[in-house]
Amino acid sequence: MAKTSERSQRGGHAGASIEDVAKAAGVSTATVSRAVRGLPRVSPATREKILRVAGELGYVASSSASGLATGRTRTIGVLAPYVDRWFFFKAIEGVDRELHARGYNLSLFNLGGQRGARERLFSKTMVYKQIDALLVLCMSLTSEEIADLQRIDIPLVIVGGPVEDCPSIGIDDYAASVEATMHLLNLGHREIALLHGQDDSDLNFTVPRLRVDGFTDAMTSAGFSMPPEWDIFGNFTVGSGQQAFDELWNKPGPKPTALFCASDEMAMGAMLQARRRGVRVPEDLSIIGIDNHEFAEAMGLTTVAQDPVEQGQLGTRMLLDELGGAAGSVRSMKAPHRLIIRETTAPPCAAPPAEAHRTGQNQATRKPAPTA
Amino acid sequence: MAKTSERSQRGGHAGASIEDVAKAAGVSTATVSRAVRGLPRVSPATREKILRVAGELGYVASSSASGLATGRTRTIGVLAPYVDRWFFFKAIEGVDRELHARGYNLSLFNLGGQRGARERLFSKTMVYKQIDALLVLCMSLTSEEIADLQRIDIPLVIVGGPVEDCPSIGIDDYAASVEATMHLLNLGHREIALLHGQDDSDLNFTVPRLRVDGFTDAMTSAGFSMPPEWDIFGNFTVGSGQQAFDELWNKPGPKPTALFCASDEMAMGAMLQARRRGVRVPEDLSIIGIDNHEFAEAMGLTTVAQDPVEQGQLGTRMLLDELGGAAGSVRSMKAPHRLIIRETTAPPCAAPPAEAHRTGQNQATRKPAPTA
DNA sequence: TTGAAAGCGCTAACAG
DNA sequence: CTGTTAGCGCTTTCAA
Repeated sequence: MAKTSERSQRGGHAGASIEDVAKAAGVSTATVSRAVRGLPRVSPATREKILRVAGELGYVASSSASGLATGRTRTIGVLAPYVDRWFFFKAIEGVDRELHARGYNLSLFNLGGQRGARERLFSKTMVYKQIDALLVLCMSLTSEEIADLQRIDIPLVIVGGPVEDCPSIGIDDYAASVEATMHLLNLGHREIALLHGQDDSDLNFTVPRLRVDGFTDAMTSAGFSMPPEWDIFGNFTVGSGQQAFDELWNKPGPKPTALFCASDEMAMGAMLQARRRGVRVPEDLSIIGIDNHEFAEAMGLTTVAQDPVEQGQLGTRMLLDELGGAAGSVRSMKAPHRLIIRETTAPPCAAPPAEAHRTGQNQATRKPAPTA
Repeated sequence: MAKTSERSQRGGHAGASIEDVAKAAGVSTATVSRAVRGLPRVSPATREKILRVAGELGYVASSSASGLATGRTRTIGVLAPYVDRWFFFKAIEGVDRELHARGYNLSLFNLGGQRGARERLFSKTMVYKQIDALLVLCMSLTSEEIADLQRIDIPLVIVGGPVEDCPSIGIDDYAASVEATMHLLNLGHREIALLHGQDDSDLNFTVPRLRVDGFTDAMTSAGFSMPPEWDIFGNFTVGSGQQAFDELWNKPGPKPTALFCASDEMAMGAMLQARRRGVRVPEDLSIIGIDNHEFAEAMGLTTVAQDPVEQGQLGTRMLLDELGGAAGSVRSMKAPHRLIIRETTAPPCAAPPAEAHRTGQNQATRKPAPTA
């Protein structure tokens, strides 16, 4: 193999090595190493000279080499089921911000909604020996996966929801749902439909369930309940929100006066579709979501806000602190949420919604729906 | 330092090494290396045994070690000014898909709109010795940065727009703008306002300019022009689209019958704000965007579509092919775009827009605006 | 404050 | 088909 000096001669293909710098500065590689990393035990004069020479030569340490020597890659992995959905790219933004501020790199593993990719990624290329810590976005891990991680002894944190036996960061989804539902209830709504998400790819992840539970419990506590035909499934996308609205409105029978959506994207989809079909929001139908998506303000959507950027940052900070030696830095934590009342919620109109007539369905009754 | 065997004894903290596998399988590390990488020159029997042992031990090669030995990290870097904007996260999705399909990793460098981060990232931690190739999203590189990259000899491609002296992938933004403008013109619009983007952080990136040029040239060719007060600045976000609409509508003087927006996000912002202020779309104002953002269909927005996922994939494929030895694989290429006519564009109404009265401004005149 | 030297775990000739 | 032997470039004792 080409020796360092030879490589330098023929153009420095791979850039200057530590040895090149050492030679040029007339010191040993050990000293260069200390100097460039800002370690003590280097005289000011020597350090300055080394830094200057290193600069001239455009020296940058090889991450592979130092990774091999130290056992650290200075890279943390982010595992995400999607990257093109609001919560996810926002959280990634937060992670990245924190990471680069501390000189770490971010390695992104996106499942892209594919179930198959998961195992392959997890056990092979991915985790092992490539990253110092792992941050998982809104996914449960199997106990086997957790065991793997523990065996390799790399810090782990979940961002975006609770996972049993794992430290995690996220809002209190149950409480958020309760608040959203109470808002509707306080406005006088009794006939409330539910649009809840169920994600295909995230095996048994609890967030969707928590949001449904919060809704159901709040309704029950208030003495109301929802007819089963008002329980609509979506998958957290705008498109599914649109479909859900159609599904709901095409059904025979009375119409709800309000719609609780487990995410803003679904809420916006429903809202857009309602508008398109001449159902006025909030006069004929109040709509509330959860998240405070970028578009929520522009669309005037009432919602329960959360801040994924902050959650991503917090999770990253914990991981980094843990790596920095502060054992116990990684622990579960609740992120704040808050109700933001905008223009899509209002008291139910005394008059039956115009649309109920237009679609030829029975008009919504104003008494509580029969208990299931 | 702890020897391999010792580490294994005390729990295998860092996982099994190639030597552990070799020992357990009764072969040399060289053979293990060949076997696990699927290289030839290993007998079926040996290979099978090694694979079995490796599996039992949970062996995964250290990326640092093999990176050091081969000079390849099997990681490609993605440099993005933002990660929370449509084009960007979509492109990243595409890059990731292609990368993981080929066993490569994705290292994300997000500038997060910060100008300062740029230099630090680029010259230090980042590029050098960490990645085998670089894919840049919608940013120009300085000639110095390009020179750096060439010196290190790592393949580079820009996705999302043309950059001088760099291979790049993107739609023909100029043509896309012309088509959008022609659509408006063909509908009979003459009084067209322009909402164009100018991004603070992307020094002299050409895409915004191309889109403006396309509009201007199409107008000019058709014999029309736009009064300067209808030329509004935005920054590609929904919020700026809203502001832009207000700015436009609050101005004294006639109102345009159509609005050309350099991106869907701005178009949607303008649309939402128009609706809020009682300006009907498309009756009072036609709106067209560029991109075909996720929400565009749900909102019925007419636009010129492009597919960032595909562009990301294509760029990645080129990079990987180049790394695979196929020199010349990375080259500039135009991605397709197409006009999608939906519900926000229509011929201008004969009657003056209702809003023109409501806001107490002069109603729009129907003759072409005076040439600038 | 500095240097010598021994690895880190893997790959890549080169023999056999 | 398999093993031996050098490194890859950096970090880290341990001495000096």
